[in-house]
Amino acid sequence: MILSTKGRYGVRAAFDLALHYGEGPITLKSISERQNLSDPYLEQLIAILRKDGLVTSVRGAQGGYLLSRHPSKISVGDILRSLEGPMAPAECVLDDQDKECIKADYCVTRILWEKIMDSIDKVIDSISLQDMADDYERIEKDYTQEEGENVDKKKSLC
Amino acid sequence: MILSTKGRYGVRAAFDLALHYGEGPITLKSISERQNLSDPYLEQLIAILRKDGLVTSVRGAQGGYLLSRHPSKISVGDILRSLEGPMAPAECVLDDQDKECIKADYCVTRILWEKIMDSIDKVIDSISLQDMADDYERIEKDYTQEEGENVDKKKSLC
DNA sequence: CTTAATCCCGACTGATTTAGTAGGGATTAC
DNA sequence: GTAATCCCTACTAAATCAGTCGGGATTAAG
Repeated sequence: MILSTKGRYGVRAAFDLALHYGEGPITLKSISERQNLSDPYLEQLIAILRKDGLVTSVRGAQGGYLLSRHPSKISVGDILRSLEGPMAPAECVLDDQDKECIKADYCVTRILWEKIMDSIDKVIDSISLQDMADDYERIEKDYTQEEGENVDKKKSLC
Repeated sequence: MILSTKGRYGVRAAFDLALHYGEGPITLKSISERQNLSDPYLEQLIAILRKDGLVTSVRGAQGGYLLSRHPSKISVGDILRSLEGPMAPAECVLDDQDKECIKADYCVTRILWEKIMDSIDKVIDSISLQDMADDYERIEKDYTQEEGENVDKKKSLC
């Protein structure tokens, strides 16, 4: 049940934008460098976020991307659902008449999928990009300073 | 983020076994008929559950499958993790040194994935097959009696 | 002892999704 | 005018999904 890179990279990109919120347009290239992502690929992901109104773009030289709202008003859930679709474990819990289960609202399995979806939504909607940025300021910065260049090559970022 | 059919069908099969717990070996064929699943495919899924010790088999004529423990002692999480692997949104939260994130335990993104995984685990581990069977006895049976043959062909089971 | 009902196992496959790459077009600050 | 950007479409290799297929092993029942 691993999320695809879309959702994972997308969260990292959005988190990066949150860290630089208020600094004007951030270029795709700087995001992909800091986050270690292929930039043509990241471009596609940001395009989705833009279509969903989570990110705004400024074209031309000195252009770049910005979060369209304050980071405290954008949740990780907004980003994940935009890129991955609804966090439904099964199609039957989607708001789509055709995808509805034959047994409709008295289906035990459906109740299960709904409980799972609700619990995922609850967590991801309760965490904003601002929360992540705050956590970063609190814990991550200290470490990165004292860290040398001796990173284990087998390991990657998440 | 839709679960694969493995997990979804597997839960239905396990639920079916829970409903017939105590009735001796249940044949694959009867499960696949009741649950409307292809039986060679279901066979593969049950093989996984068997290898993970959740289901026991009895070979030969009059054989079939049984839950290896009382339905109240098997959670939906046991079934799902057996078939789908750990409910981790990213590899870095797995207990595997090599898959660990470079930034290890001070990575903000990792904390996020962990929170999501924990919340999924909490729900799926809190629901046992017995719980599902009980729900079924309570709500589903009433409906199926009064229901006619007029099912919407576009819809399926979940 | 034969037979039918079962489970058991590995190989194969078409369709879809994933995780990108490639290449060029449009826009704008300088 | 030009360099730095974002914007868009098309392509692709590899992996995964969702099965199918065919035969082998085991055992209860007659």
